[in-house]
Amino acid sequence: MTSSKTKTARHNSASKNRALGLSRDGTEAVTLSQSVTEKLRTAILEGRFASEARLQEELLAETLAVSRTPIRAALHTLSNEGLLDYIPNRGYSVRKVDTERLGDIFDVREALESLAARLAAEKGMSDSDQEEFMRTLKDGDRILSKGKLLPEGREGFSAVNERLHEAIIRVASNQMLTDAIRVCYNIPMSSDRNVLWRSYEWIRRSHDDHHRLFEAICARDGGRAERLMREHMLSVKQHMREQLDAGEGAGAAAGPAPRPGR
Amino acid sequence: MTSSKTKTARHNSASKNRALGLSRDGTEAVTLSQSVTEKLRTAILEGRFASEARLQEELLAETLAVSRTPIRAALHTLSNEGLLDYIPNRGYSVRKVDTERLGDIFDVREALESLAARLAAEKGMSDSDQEEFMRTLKDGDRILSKGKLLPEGREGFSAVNERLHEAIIRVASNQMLTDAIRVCYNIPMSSDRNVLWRSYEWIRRSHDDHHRLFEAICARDGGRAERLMREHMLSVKQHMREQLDAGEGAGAAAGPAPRPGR
DNA sequence: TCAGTTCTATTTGTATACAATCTATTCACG
DNA sequence: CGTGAATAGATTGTATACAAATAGAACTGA
Repeated sequence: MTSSKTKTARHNSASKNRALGLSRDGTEAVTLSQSVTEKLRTAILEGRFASEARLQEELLAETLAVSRTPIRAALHTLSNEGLLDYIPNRGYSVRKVDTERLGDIFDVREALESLAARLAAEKGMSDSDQEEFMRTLKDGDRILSKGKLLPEGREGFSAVNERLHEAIIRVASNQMLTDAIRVCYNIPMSSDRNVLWRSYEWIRRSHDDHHRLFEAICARDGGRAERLMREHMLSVKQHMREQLDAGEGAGAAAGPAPRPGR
Repeated sequence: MTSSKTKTARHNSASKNRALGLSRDGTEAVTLSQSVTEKLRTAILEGRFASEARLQEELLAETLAVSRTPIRAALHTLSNEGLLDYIPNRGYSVRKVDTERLGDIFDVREALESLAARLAAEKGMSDSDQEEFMRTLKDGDRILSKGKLLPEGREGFSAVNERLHEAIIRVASNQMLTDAIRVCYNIPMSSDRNVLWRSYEWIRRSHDDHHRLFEAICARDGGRAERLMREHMLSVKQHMREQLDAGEGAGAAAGPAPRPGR
């Protein structure tokens, strides 16, 4: 961060450079607007605003100690990404994610991620990709090896899951696809991060899918990779729906429960 | 436009209300920013800017006789939609669409539109939807009935094609899906509008697909609808690739050929 | 002549001021 | 007492002014 690397020409659309789901990693925001966007994004995804809460520009500006200009830019971006709803002359509000819409999103993820799996298989993994994938798979195995789910295992497995999915998307190397999937991940409860990694049995089966996906991709079997991912996503969708029905409205999110405005 | 309909509460995110591909229809832009966005979008999609041309804020502001503020908002939106590239402190430029990227986009469209077809079949068409679909199908039949392609038929068929695809997406009624597909349509050469509807034989086959898709959807056969649409998209992709290879770089776009900067 | 540096002009990013729109209260009238 | 219009306050949209960064020209020195 300190070493200003003179002229590291950013190759492609800078606003999309950051890793897929990881919005809280050491992101380098060159612009105030970008920095504000990141802050607001994580705040929303962590559920720090109530669903459908209005986001007033001046209030946010005060809170973050900037002018309205970068705030407006950030809100604009986030609404384009699908986190916020916008009505002209009336401002922005946190997009409500009801069960139905969540299902819609999973349908789209199913289509997109299965495409990613197929493309990854067709294009093939580099040695380093393959190595990293195996390492992550083993991380998952280790967490599961106890025969039950330890408390610290949950968060760990969430990270494993995220890294594996991201790896596949990266290998697919299709910018449009990557962008489209990111939009799905940005929806408050759609991210796998928000699955309550609770049931050992389910997680074991899910990780089994990961292993098989890896097999299929290494074998360059696009058809199988695609089918596996479709099945995998359907399983995740169903699992999340069960979790939601069980918890019933309450706090299905991992983070602090949504608190009413402000 | 004159009859200010008092308070027609815009239900959902207003920036996404306009019909899918039709960006030049009687769109009601309530805000200057929105109006500028529409103008710039169509200008770019019509190829009025050279590929990779820089879009300078002040220049555009002068041209459109507005301040930089709505211009910036518009550029922001268009870059989020994928039409422009953005580099902090260096501005926006028209995103280059090479053959490879075009292929990527079609892969995504294949995944998304086949999902749309399946969902449409599963959810079923309303009577009015069905009626309109049939009418549009007949419009296509009429154009093809001459046994060859008349000059005015090309544009007409492009419209028919667009209406049919949009109808399916509408019936699928999945907001996230709609948004994702729209992004694909917004890429300069990816829109079917830019296919040179040239070969009678190909168009006939393509329209045959439309008929079969309609059948499958009416029969509530999601699997068949999905397969048909996948095949259909693959065919479109291949056709466009051939067109592009034949025309080789020159003007594959329907509108006026891209002219250098300014 | 060429590499590197400094300086200037252009362009983008941010802050602020003003205009237009909407929300909610108040008040008049039936 | 309830309905609707007028009005005041708050909030968003647009324009402008200023700050920061970048790109390119001119210059220096080998």
